[in-house]
Amino acid sequence: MKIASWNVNSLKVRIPHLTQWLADARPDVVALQETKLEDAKFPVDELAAAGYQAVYAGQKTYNGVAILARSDQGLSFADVVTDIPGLDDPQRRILAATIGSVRVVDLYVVNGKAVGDEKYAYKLHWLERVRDFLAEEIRRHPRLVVLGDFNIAPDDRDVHDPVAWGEDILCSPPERAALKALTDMGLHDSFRLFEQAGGHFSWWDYRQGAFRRNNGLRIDLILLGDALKSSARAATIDREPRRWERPSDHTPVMVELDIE
DNA sequence: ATGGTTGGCATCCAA
Repeated sequence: MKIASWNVNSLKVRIPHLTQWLADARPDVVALQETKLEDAKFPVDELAAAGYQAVYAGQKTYNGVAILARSDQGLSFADVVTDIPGLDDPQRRILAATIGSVRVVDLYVVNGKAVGDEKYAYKLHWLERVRDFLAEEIRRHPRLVVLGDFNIAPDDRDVHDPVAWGEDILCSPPERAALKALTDMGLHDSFRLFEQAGGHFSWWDYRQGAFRRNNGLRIDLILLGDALKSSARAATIDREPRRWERPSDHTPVMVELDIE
């Protein structure tokens, strides 16, 4: 089973890229972030034509998450959750579904703008609530995959210039501690099961030729619960779509699991 | 220190 994550930065604009990439990579499950679409405008028909069914939780202009599953695998979505229980939040940033034998939680983590900003406080609070939610999810569903745009670079290997970034947004110790609280629950960064070197990134700013110079961050992650860790066969970052014309600023990440 | 690029939507906010 191949499971992928991609922040598409507007699904409306990126549908040609997404359908091309689905045809190339043929993932079984794909978590999307920043769809920026109301549910009524979700491109159900285009994705069905590409061979994928979808669940989605969107809003106008901002945020928005979706999970796709290959139609020909006989997979269906069960126990869909679009909100953290008890958290009244209009921002569409979380979507969970059971697909086959795997529980999938798609996250579009708050960016936070800058350390000390009110959005930063919201980010840390949101991550606390996500941690509590995931503690319950992993208890109910040991075969748990938590993936998405985490807007946190786990450590300095995941930052092109750690001195310049320092303890700024996406790299600050409280953000990294919030991510570590998730990995400490037995949610393993799949990429680091296979690669220890730095310099592998999933996001590059649109400005200043950042992609060409590989000035990026690795902030798109696929975390695997203990019960799935030994099933992992590969974890990859596909830089190809970032080279295409009018790309998302993020590129897809994928894990291959040795399960049906 | 500042600004640069993109998307959505309306000429500003978010990333």
